Amino acid sequence: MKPPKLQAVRGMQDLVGEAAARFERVVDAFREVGRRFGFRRVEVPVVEFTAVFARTLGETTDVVAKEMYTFDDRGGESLTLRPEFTAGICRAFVANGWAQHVPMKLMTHGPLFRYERPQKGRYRQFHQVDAEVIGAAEPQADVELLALADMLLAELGIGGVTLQLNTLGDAASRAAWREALVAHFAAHRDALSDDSRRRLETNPLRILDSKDEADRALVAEAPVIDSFLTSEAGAFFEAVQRGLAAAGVAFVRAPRLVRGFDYYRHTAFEFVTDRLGAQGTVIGGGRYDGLIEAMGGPPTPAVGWAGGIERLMALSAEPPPEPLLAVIPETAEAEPAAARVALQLRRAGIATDFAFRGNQKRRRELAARAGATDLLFVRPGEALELNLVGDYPDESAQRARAAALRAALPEAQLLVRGAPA
RNA sequence: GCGAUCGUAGCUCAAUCGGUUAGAGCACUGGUUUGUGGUACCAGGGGUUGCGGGUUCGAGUCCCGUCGAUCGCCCCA
Repeated sequence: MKPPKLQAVRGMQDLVGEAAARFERVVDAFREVGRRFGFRRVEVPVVEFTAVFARTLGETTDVVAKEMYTFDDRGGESLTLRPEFTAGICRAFVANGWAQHVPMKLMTHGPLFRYERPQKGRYRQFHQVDAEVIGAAEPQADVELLALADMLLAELGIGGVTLQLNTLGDAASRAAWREALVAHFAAHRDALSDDSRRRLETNPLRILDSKDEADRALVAEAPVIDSFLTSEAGAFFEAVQRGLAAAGVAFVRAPRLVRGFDYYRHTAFEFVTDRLGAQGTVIGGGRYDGLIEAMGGPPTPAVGWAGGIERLMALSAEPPPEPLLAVIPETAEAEPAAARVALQLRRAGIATDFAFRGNQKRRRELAARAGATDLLFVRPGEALELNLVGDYPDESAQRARAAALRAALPEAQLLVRGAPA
């Protein structure tokens, strides 16, 4: 029935109306909280040379091994659609010498691509909001970033999400821990699931969040990072936790939390929920102090996180209705006057709906469907009649709205109905 | 890549045990009515039941294949 060519590519979606509005709301809230914290917008390409991701994320991570959208361009260069933000931002940082601007507080959002089977809260083209602090080694940078994420969730009315916090230690701590984990799991190799036996070779830390029953029993006995932390790493983690407490950001210690990419050091965290099926992570991130140096830049400490816009959309509360005024000509003769009034309102900054066609009755229907909170009727040679029909919280809100509209139409005669005088 | 479930109008769905011409709401189009808080009335257009094959007197319904979707595994935002 539908020609196959007109179908969207698997895992990529078209959004209008309610869904598009929710998407926009997440981005708006993100921009707003970012502004409060002094983050600046950064724009980086959607496509990078494949090596940018392959080298920085870790060759054995699943994203690199099997999930990248990689292709050769006409010059034979291997390019990849970005599967995450951090690698591209760091590449830009090194390539452009942004070290001179350090510390940088950067924010961005946009599409990412991962070749996976789509399911709830998970798409091949998905979108993230992303915040990074580059060039700050202080634990307060971690704290501020977490407070930003916490505020974003609050702004969107998202509850039931908990911040799970862990440290992966510095390079020495992490290496020692990893070695101990390999030894522990290798000793119980026979009891491990097939998947985890494979992980033992490729990415042993990932065994820690296996969903397999038998694995979980072994994971419960596995060594914890704490005994391997250097004193510096331990002190840093302490400082982050104290800072969060002082900032009033609630968290739980998750001693077995690890992250998917190889570049994380020290702080690692996820905001998780049980409301998204198998995909519990809404926002995830951590510190990646060695990454920029490893890419060939100057030694530069950094922290960051990314949040899935589709997941935030799914969790966010119903957005409050925006005020919208519909201008409705009573008759065909009133049409030019009504168009003038609509334009005047728009110049004054009032969101105004003005239907392209239809009689008065039809336009009332269209206005209702457009979500109009107010109707303004225009008749030739008579006063404009304003009808406040939306659900206003109280009378003072209605009065304020009426006053704002009167101010937008200073020389017009306005008859207000449906509102207290 | 693997598994489970599901594909009927633009959307959401109905159709008894396999049985006559596949229905309804919303949306759309035309008209009637109406001085005003999404809600009146009449009519109309719109379907090879995802696609291909099979079983049967007869398939939207059963079987096989295929494509797609959803959810899960893996992994992650």
